[in-house]
Amino acid sequence: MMLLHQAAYVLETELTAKLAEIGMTPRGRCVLSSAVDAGRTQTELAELSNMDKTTMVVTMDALEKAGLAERKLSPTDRRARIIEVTEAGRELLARADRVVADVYEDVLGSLPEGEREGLLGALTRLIEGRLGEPVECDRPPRRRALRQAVG
Amino acid sequence: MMLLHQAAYVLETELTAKLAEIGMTPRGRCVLSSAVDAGRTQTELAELSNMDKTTMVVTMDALEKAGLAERKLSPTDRRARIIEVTEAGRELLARADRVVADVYEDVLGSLPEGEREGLLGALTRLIEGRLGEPVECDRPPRRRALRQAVG
DNA sequence: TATTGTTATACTCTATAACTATA
DNA sequence: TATAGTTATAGAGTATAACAATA
Repeated sequence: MMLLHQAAYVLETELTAKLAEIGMTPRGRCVLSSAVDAGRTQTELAELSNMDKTTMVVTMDALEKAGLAERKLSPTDRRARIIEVTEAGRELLARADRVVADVYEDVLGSLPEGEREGLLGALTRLIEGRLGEPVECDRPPRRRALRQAVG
Repeated sequence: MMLLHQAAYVLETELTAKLAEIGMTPRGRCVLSSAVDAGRTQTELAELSNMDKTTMVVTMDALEKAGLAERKLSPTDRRARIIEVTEAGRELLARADRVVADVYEDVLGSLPEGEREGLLGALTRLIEGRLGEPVECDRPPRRRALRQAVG
């Protein structure tokens, strides 16, 4: 099962590097995906990505500075900010999605068809079964939440 | 392929939590494994685990404080310290290895035999092929090196 | 001059607590 | 009283730079 770690590690490194080349991060992509055409507030987006609201502030600061998303005042709650993805944000998100899809396709394409299906089948079974839920953890390691991983 | 991340993430969380229950960390286990009966110096161990020598100092401080390993003066180089794993260290390492092996066995055991072999075969092919080498990365993410991952 | 291990320091990333302004 | 977002701050984790002792 060390194999599993190594494969995931190398794949994540490659995806993060390729996203960085076009000026995107896995977290930024995650937030933009949840925000586009959704009319969600910062707090809602933070919950969707399992990040603290203060981490969301930092993330939004970066996205706004990069011109990829904007904070708009909510018409119904003057405390809240609705996050809107800009046209530039949409375009970059589309490019990022293509980058990720291309890598996945390339990786899976390197396997013979039978093995490819076997891999996906086994992983699906694990996710739906034995590895479905993270175990309880008193002091969880300080790392990105799964939802923010490149995917 | 998001499946791959999720499976690795959940598995790593479980292993880290179970190691913590017995007072072990993935990094500590990695260093102890490389050190036991090997007569290696701190720098050699740091290189084997792909960590900075200053990170190794911190790691050894913890292992020594916990009574799991000791710094001995090298008989041939008065600058160097040979790391020796204590009896307590050996015992805890053995327990840790058993914890990890049990989890792996349990996870793989949750798959029907055909899928199990398919999974291992596909992962092996990826590691030896498309996902063999991490891509070059200007500013690599600040995270544990693969070698220190639980395995 | 180069290397081992150490210390001091800085940087990244993330979260907790306290605050402002609303609700 | 509670909530959205912000700021200030703290902590974990890791690395870089400078240093002392030794090669």
